[in-house]
Amino acid sequence: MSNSKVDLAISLVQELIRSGELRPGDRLPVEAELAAQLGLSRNSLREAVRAMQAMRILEARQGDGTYISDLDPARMIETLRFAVDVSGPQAVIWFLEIRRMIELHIAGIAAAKRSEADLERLNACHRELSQAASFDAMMEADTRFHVILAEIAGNPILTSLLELVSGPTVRARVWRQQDLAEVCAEHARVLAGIAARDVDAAKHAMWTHISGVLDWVVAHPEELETPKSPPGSSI
Amino acid sequence: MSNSKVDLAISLVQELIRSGELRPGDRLPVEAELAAQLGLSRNSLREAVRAMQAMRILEARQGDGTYISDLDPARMIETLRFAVDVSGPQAVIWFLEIRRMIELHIAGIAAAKRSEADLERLNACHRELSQAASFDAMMEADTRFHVILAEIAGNPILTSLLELVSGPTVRARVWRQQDLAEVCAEHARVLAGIAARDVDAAKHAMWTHISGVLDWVVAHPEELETPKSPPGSSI
DNA sequence: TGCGAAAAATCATCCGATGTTTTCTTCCTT
DNA sequence: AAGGAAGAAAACATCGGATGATTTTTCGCA
Repeated sequence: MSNSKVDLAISLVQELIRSGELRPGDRLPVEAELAAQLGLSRNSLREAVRAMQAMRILEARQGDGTYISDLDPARMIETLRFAVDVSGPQAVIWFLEIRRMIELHIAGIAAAKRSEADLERLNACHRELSQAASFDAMMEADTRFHVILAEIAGNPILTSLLELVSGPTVRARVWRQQDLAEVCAEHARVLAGIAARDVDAAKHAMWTHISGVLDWVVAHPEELETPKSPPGSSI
Repeated sequence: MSNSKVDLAISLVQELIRSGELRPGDRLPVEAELAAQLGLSRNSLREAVRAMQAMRILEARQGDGTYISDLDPARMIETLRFAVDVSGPQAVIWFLEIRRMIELHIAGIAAAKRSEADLERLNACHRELSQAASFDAMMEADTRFHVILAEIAGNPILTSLLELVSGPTVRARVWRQQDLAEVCAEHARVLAGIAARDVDAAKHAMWTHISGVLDWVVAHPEELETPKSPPGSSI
């Protein structure tokens, strides 16, 4: 890709992991030694290590050493949080479309395989939403309802993806336009479908739920502008 | 999160972008000046910049300057390629489940809104697959068929996600177990559904197509071990 | 044996200097 | 005056060494 020494070092270490020579939890040689092995200075090596830390590939602990992370895909997906947060109005719509697809998929699976304990968790969460006192509490309970559904579906990477596209920034941009009573009613319909193990009903209710948000966003794109700070903020 | 100066600097620059004070294409102050503004050394600032380069947030050009990237979500998603490639067998199954969900969604949309030109592109790609001479050519034509469908659906972020979970490594691990003739026949059924604008038929054919792969993987997880290099490789 | 202090190991940060690439300026030629 | 080439300037890339901070290990002492 690039021919800088730092990028080369990143590629080399990644290849060592890909090939299995370095495995999760393994410790890297100390900075000086690894830099010598890779043929670059400690400063440049540190840049490479720092970049891989940002991507959750490595973990450096002062006084201890630098280790290969557990390479958990779900955790690495979270590094895209910033990308989602700074996306423009058009991308928000695309994210919402993806969210609708995921939620539809999840609702169907949850209706088919939910346990009694799952159902009780959902009910408790639904009660909390209906009694939420603050805006933040509402948003938290709403988010948790959907995360519980995702967990029932049993694909942690999909859960992580859903949390990504349902992130607080995207959600906050939209939520202020919502009516709590209506959101509660829609959740109740989803819940009813899942309680009855009615896959089609759960999916239909979820589709309606997310589409309500999506349709509003499509109709009011100007409300989605990335929030700007007033001039004069400190660096 | 962390209290290191480098991580602080990353958060500060990200916040400047989030707030709109720095926008795509903007140029950052020169290293020395920005380091002074943020209260750290040039080396530490360089680590922060390098980390954001890895995340496709910044672009540094020697002799010119450092700029905010276009912040295209699709490009930033590609930084997860490594995460997908090093995932273990269980994660491959999870990725395939996500791929099936996406492909199902895409097939339905493509059947509904494809143009005549779209159909011709798909037909051409299908012909190439059926005539592919090498393993690489087969894999390329197969991948392109699915990417064309994704592009018809019209959500570039979803296209990028599909390319991520359908990446060459995951695919190569699975493809060697496939029968070209059968893959061709399955593509043909998807194509027929799309040509007829039959949403249900296209989705059903696609579901069968991906499920064949998924079912095989679930039945033979041991074949999915991350490829290991023999001991003795350099470094 | 148990505990605390000293020592070692390791990453974090800083400084200054030099190399490389790109861009801008200037001046010469036509 | 236009064009271009040589030089100067600006900016990132890399390097080596030095110092600080944190964790781990060692070792002596009670």
